[in-house]
Amino acid sequence: MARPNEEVEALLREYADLIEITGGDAFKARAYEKAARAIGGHGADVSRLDAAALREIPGVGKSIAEKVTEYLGTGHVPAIEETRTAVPAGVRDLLTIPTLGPRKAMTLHQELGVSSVDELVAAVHEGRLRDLKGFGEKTEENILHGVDLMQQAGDRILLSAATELAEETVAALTEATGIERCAYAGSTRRMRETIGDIDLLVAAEDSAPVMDAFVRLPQTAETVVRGRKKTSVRTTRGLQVDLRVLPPEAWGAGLQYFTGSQAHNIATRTIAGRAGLKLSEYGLFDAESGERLAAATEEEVYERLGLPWIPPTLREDRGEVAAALRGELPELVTEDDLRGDLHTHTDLTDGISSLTEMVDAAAARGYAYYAVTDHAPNLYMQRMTEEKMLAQRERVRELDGRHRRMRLLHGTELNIDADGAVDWPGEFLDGFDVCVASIHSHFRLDRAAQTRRLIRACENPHVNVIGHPSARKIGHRAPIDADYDAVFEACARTGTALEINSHPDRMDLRDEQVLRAREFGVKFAIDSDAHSVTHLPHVRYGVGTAQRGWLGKDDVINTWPLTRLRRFLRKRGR
DNA sequence: GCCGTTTTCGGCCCGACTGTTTTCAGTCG
Repeated sequence: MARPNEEVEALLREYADLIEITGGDAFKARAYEKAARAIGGHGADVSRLDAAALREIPGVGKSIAEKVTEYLGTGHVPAIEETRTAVPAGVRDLLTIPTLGPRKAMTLHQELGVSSVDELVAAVHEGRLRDLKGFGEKTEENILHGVDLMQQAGDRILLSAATELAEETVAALTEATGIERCAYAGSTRRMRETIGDIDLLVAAEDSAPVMDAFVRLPQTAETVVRGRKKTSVRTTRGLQVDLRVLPPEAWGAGLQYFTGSQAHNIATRTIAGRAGLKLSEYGLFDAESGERLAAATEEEVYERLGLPWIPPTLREDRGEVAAALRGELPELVTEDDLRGDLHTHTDLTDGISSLTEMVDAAAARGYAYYAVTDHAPNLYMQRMTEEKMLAQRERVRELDGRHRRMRLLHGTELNIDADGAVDWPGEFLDGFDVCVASIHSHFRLDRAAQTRRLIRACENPHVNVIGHPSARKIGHRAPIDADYDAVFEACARTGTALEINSHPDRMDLRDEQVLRAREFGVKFAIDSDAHSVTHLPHVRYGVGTAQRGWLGKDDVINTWPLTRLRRFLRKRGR
């Protein structure tokens, strides 16, 4: 079950989409959209708020507060359900295709009777879009490309959603059965950016009560298979969750086996085989005598193989076993190492939380420093001005004394234009403590042009961090095409850090790129890109990516003490 | 539908880009 705030957010977003598709008042749709965002990013649990408290959330008025109360009380909102009957669910799915918005979706539905993504693809192949006004060859191409992008993400879900579901299920199972050991394994534990299904492990002598509790959890929609050792269910959101029950004495071997990856397991089994041992989910055995040599903990299994414990985020057969054998595993950066966040927004631009709310939430995380980096003016919708920025800076300086242990940095997120230039003249940029520069437009330039603009941004003496360097959105927008080796070289040469953006649908840079960039001696910043207080904890996913890229603490500038960080932020030539 | 008043209506994020047009609609950030 999702958090109530997220559930309500999804409901209001759906209504906003439905209003747009049916050609309703665009401002009304935007009002719902805005309220959805505000509730999704609201710090307090909305299910505990009464109508009056709901109305204190910006963007929530009488009507929306009533609908939310109604929904939380009864699970139904007649007004929304009524609109729902007018638009098949598949039509709304069309909006998830990039370049397809509400107008085109409705045209497709009304003129061609298209009511699902599959039907749309079929209609394109049958050439049925040709006759529609406003649809041409390029539109067809864009639709097919968009669908392709979505299908590459496939049925996989984002790491954040998988982690939340896995943690909730572990907690619910533990509470329901009183079992001692329950954990999630698989790609969620390895922190891959998307997850196909969730693997849960339980140590218990008697599996029946655990299986019973599992199939009765509220998030279980249907049971796929049910056995003594393994049960699989599909959740209300269509995700498969596998539960394996192991004898307690085999916990470590089971955890090791089900965490994978498959390639890592092959590598460890090969080592076992060479040593006359046999490794399975039940333990590490002597191949000849069948005697069990290790099984209770992962550490013990690895140790008996002659290896140190290998962190799950490294278990991808990317050389971790060889490194472990040489005793050269990296000491990975952890979430606790982070001393601050260098890319965050407030409601001065497109954030939801106010400056003080963000600052207080950052201080509560124990940060030693915190940068506020609202959007610069070339992202026109944000209507940023020098005056607003200077006023914010004044406010940031005032607030700097608010939390004794945390210093505030005033920064901005600049826009890298097609030529690699950024907003504002150098004299104005001089006034910032930190500048992130990101690509927000011109995603389709060719490789040479993208490479050039990124390198030019690195060479700008004011740019400290390249934000979300590939500009991809998982399942939605392909990464830009650039010669990243050349970009990494430029970063290392100019003292520009690359961001590991932790926003769950960005996860940018991605792990392989981090691994590669590290070889060039690049430094990184693990940032939340938070637009709300609830986004600050997303850095855990960025840390996962950093670990998958083999980064240690020293590679990440926001683990450094402030004095060292400040030195880095004063780039050469500035 | 929300908000903030010059309190009960009138404005609400607005400019760029794309692909379709032949002067602009739709989508995006």
